[in-house]
Amino acid sequence: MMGAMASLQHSPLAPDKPLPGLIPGDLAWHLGMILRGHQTRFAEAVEEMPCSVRGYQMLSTVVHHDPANQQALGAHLGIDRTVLTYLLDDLVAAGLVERVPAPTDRRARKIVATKQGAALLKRLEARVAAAEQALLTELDSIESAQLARLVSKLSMAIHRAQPGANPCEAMDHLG
Amino acid sequence: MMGAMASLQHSPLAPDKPLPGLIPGDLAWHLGMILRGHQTRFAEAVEEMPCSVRGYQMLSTVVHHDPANQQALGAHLGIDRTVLTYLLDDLVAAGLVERVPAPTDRRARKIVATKQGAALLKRLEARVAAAEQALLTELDSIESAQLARLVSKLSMAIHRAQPGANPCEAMDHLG
DNA sequence: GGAATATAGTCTGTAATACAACATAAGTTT
DNA sequence: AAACTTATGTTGTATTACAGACTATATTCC
Repeated sequence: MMGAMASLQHSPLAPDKPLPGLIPGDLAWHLGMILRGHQTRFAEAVEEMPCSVRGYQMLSTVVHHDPANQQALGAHLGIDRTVLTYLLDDLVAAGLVERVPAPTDRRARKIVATKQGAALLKRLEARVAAAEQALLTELDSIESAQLARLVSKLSMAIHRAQPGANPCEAMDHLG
Repeated sequence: MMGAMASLQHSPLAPDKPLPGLIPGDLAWHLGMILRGHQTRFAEAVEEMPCSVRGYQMLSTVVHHDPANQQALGAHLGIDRTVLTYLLDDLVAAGLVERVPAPTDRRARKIVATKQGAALLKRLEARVAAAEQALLTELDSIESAQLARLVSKLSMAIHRAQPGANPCEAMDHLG
């Protein structure tokens, strides 16, 4: 639709550069653009959820990765522990998760989804998946798969390369 | 390096899912991870620059896209106009850009790089390009090119699809 | 031409947010 | 058991985004 008409004046890049040679810094611009577009749709998809996107991500992480404690959860999502405290307060208040004493370590709390939490997550996952598909609309299925593969591979690599600045650091504690 | 050894316990995904089938919401997680890793390296690369990454992006946009006025600049980068005012104040104070009256519209200011600004940008671009390459280290050159292509294509598509929520809206005024 | 309206930029105040610093309880080491 | 570390929670502070008001200039419509 409306593909290569006109002169692509609005392109942030020189129209027909083959792309491996982006202006330095453009990668961040494109990533930011995609992430912003994604966040917009994502937030809309999960508007029922307290704390919006992060609420969804916390609940999803709890259900799918079963982190051993709050710290592992926060580290996975890059959320500071002091921030996590009040984000979780909201989810608890909404009855979506509970803080239960961790069996192996009485200092720690394990976050578990309630029945309602699991149900809400299941319901929202369909909406989120649809939002992600909508975002990728302009890519064909091969491109989407390629992008998913590359993005996954790269994020793993980044995780391994700089564990300090990186939420995945504590992934080893997960599950 | 260290590829498929062990069980990939730290992976946020089921170890051997073929990736097109991510958990709903994982795309955002991976994108966020990449962007965060990028920002870390990026910020380090441009530490000389006032306002850090955004300072660099503003200066880069001014030089490479020559936006007609502040609004176009801010829209391109997704920066609110009231915020842009004081970010630009910093760049002006550092002698990197100037606000000159726009020739066609006396309400507007055109942002132009000073000699020092252009020189600093040139110097930092090498560092930023190196940082981006370092980020992509784990991808081979074909994969990097693929990623750049897909990311560019997708960000353009997003721009076209939702102009409202999107910084590119005002790209038409640029250049 | 001139009133009404729209737009570019700035300034001010407010609300959200992250984070540092401290506090507490429980595990670990020596 | 004394000293140290870790997991979480609490409080205060600084940053940051953004809404709203304001000025100056453009544009539109009569």
